[in-house]
Amino acid sequence: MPDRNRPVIVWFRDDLRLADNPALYAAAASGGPLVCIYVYDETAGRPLGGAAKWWLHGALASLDKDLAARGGQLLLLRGAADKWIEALARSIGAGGVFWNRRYDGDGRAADTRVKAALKAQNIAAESFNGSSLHEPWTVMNQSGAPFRIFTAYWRTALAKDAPSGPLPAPGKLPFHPMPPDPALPFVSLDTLALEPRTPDWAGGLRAAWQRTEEAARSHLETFLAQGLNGYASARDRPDKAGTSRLSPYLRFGQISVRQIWHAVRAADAAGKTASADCEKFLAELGWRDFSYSLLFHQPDLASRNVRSEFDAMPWRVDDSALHAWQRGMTGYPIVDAGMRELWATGWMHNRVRMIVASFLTKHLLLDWRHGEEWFWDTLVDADPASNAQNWQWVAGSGADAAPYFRIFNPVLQGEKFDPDGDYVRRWVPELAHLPPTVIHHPLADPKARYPKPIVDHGEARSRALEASKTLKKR
DNA sequence: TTTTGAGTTGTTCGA
DNA sequence: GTCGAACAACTCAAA
Repeated sequence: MPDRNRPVIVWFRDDLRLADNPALYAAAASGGPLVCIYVYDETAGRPLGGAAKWWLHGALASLDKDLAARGGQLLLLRGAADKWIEALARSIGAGGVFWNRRYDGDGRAADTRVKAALKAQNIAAESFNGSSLHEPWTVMNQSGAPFRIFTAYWRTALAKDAPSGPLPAPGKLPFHPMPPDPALPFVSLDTLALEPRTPDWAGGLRAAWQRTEEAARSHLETFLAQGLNGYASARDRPDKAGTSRLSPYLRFGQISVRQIWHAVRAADAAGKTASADCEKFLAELGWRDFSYSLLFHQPDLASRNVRSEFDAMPWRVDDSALHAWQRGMTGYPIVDAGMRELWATGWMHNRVRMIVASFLTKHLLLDWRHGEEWFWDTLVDADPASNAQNWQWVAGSGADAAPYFRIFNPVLQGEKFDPDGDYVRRWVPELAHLPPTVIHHPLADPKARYPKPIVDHGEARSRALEASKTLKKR
């Protein structure tokens, strides 16, 4: 434990919250005056996508405001974390640096370098679990290897001790007065230029989201009160508000998975919600942890097939088809509605994510990495583990993946999960005049100013099945 | 040790 | 219209 009189640095990363923040909590408990920082590091790792940068701006502004209410501030540094964390710590004579762990390869490598640099200066570095239910290395099968099947993984995780209860947000905090040090690359939030200017494409995102910790809590409260009951089936309806919409808050840590876990458990115990709904939602949190476990054990999850036989998949190269998919001009209404929702709001309903991903990888036979990259750039919740894992899952190349013959029929999916066509009507206004009986079959109306399907479903399905059959079995 | 059964999210075909 | 089978291969744990 560091010297109580020396300042303690809290290094915020994907944990931009005050409540249930183990690193912040421990730093506050250490008694030293706090220095809260965020390092915007473009020198290492995969650059954030456009939508994620937009979200990050709001999340940083919100955290700064919340710290200011307690008499402090969030300092921003721009540059290589391993260089400037140590430089800052030396500059202020810090007794320690506290942070919550991350699980992507680049992040872990950076943290290792920072830890080494601090150790060389005899400065304590303490890390905590702030973003998973269980650490990825603690949920293993009986032979000590990581799980490759979700159900077995989750059964084992559930049998472990429940994640500890969420920590309270600290009240008034002692902050270290920060004299400006010209040797350090402090920047203002606006200087980082995380939000788009010319052109400003973020209008739809602003209309859809509040990027604050308070909004995260409010989303959770609303979901517990209105969404959790009936979740198991309502979650599949993109025309309804049946999902929690917590994903971007979780991505940037404005709410913690443990806060959600305990809130849902409490709702279950109160008996007002069917246990099946609670279990189903908790399993979604389980998939998030499972994805982190997969990423931890395979850091190149976003670029390398988990099932290596997919390296031989005869993906097509077709830029115009890819472009049509990206812009929501495939001629399949449910696919186009999803892609346009994504473009407009930075988010897409989960059921529709599966449909558009299946369409890209099976109907268009385009490499899942194209989809992963597009989502990385356009999703406000773009997460290094979940995004990669879910794309591989749909493509069939991933852990516990969908079988090759599971090819969504976009018309049937539309009719089943958007039965009145309201979702399509909202995002594909060209089709808004069509009645529910035909809205998922746009060909039925020759007057619609809307593209013809870029592939025939039956032919595309056969092509995808043939392509899968060429793969050598391991 | 070996065997067996089950495993997030489907679709199509033919009886 | 309804219903069951077929569509792989592999992982994991229980028997």
